[in-house]
Amino acid sequence: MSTIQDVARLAGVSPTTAKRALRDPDKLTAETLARVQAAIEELHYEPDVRAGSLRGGQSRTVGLVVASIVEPFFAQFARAAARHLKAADYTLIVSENEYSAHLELPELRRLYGQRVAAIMLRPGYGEESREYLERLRDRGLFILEFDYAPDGSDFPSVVLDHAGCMREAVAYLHGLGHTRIAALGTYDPEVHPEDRSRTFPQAMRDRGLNVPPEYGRVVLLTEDTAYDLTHELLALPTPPTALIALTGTQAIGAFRAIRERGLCLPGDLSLLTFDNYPWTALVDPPITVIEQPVEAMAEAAAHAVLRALEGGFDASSTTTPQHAVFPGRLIVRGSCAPPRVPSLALTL
Amino acid sequence: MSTIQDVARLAGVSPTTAKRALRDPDKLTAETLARVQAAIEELHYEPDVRAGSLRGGQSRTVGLVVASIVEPFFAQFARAAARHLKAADYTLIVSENEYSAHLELPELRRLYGQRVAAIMLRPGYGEESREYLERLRDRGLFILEFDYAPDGSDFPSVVLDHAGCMREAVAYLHGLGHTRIAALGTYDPEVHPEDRSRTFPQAMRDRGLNVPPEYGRVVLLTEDTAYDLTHELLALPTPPTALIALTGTQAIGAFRAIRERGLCLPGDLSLLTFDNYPWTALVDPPITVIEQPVEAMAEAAAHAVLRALEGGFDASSTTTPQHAVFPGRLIVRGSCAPPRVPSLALTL
DNA sequence: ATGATGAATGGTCTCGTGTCCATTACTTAA
DNA sequence: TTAAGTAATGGACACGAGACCATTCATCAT
Repeated sequence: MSTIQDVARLAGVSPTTAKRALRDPDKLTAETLARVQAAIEELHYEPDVRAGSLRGGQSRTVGLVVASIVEPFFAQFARAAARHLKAADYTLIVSENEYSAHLELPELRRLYGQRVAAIMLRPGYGEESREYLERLRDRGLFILEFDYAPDGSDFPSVVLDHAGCMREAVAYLHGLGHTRIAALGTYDPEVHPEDRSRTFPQAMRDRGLNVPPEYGRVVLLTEDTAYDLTHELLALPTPPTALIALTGTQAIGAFRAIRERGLCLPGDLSLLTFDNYPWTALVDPPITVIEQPVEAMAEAAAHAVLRALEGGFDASSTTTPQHAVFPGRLIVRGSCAPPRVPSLALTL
Repeated sequence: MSTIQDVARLAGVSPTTAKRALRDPDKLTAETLARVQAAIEELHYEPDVRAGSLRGGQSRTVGLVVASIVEPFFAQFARAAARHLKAADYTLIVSENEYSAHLELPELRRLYGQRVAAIMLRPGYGEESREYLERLRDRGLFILEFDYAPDGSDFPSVVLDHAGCMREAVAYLHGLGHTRIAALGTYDPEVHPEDRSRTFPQAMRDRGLNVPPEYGRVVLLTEDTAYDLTHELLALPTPPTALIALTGTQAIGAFRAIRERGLCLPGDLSLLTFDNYPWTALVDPPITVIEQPVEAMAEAAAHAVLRALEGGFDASSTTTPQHAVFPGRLIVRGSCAPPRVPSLALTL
């Protein structure tokens, strides 16, 4: 555990000089530089970033709070963001909130304990951590929200065009002839204030369609709830003819339930999901999906963080909007088709 | 950005007393305690863990190096390990090496720069980082390898019983009548010293089978290489009748290639893969897999770390072996069946 | 009344690095 | 020769918390 002091002693110079060999080597005589470098080599000295950052107040560290690292969307986001931040010599610390502001609060505390310079956050549902986030901002942390930006939040954000994607999904299904469409999750300001389910009813209205109240179910974005919900919806007297899964993980649960009920895609039912995960192209039929530009979103988020942290002059507002919205892409595969004729559907 | 000093000043006590309100409140008068707590509350004071750990040399931080965070096995491992470490108030810092010791070295450097107390490592292939790891151990870091332990490595490890699983896989396929079995990757001491492909030939020999040299291909554990390799193997004059994918990600590539060639599972070909990912049960036919006890392995790894870090008395050697090996579990689904009779197989 | 005991609190130093300013030696122009 | 300037180097301090020892004060037994 050698320090710069040890290096200095070995090289016969002062600690200040020794450190300059690392930070601005031009300032040193070639001879001195060589001596210090030899000492660094011999002791295998490597700076302790904690000590260095203690002074400035912030460490070269960025926190990333995702809902679930097991969800490939977030894993990809984490990977891409880490790559960009790493290039600027920042270290990413990842933690999970499981879509809950309640579980998020201790995670934020931990990150602040490490004095991260910024936090990239997929906000959990709830208000518990709102005040704390604002306090962090007041203390100079750059806070960025991604994937979901709560109503009224004024943090910069990077999100998918959820409303646009939902419109496109509904338009596509309606175009095929579907009118009884259900989303796997219903908006609820308290429990499930999620953007895709929030914008779904409006997307339906835009096409002159309405969502039967019995299709409404407030659920979290997990495989199991999607599984249960799909079973419930399909057991209804007038079941939907098309299902929209809000995440790739939900799609797994929905797919399982559909299989179990002995229904055929797309003959008996159409299924469309967000997230273009590899497996969606592998099942039979391959599933029609809305792909998110994950890499691009992560890059935008990382760059926003770097701009805020590095660039002193606030070019932020001119170069990139505070709230970046990315378009999704509908990839038509085989899981959607025109619905059965009404009379037949009723006999289900 | 308030410090313990600020708290002390506001409460009218010394910094030492103020801190005691957090660390051992019993030592304080009720009145003093209340005053300090009020000050902490008012200033929203939260300790800076960097400063605290500067003294002790190590931070309450553990590094985790995985091959790829997008691979669900590693994501699950990271999640479970983080949960256990969090309970003991450690923070996990995750980074990736993409199966390469070359890319791993800078990651280890970064982790050491943060003065992590321990590192849980899925070693990348190659020798580049070996020396560095040993130096880290000499400096007091606890190093643990998981998923793969290089030949001759004497770090504690937590791995799957790769050899046993391979034996079970081969035995199962052989029991169905297969003799021409290929693994999606061939052992190579330099490029691909991976345990599953390494133990595959021995598993074959144990059953009196041999691996034709033309089945040999040194590849990395990615979807694309598995895809290419599957195509190559199936284009052979005498193609294998059963394929073993070494990871869930490989299985995706293999499945794609099999589909593209218009082959039917399990009629034309049997497929078996490591990793029980959700999608493997969803495709048609559902894929027979070998499941890893990910949670248990992550827990074992995390506890080994905690024992090394916390427990001063070295109960480590008695309670748990230095090298923990976990059994896999064969889950038979629908992707394996007896092979076509030889005459038919030759006409492919 | 005195000394011992122990609880409550404070002072000081340390960790490893970065920043700022001081010092030295050496060069250049007047 | 001297003043000014510059390149190379060193010293002191700050950052925020923990560890350790010192101090104060009240209590109690002798």
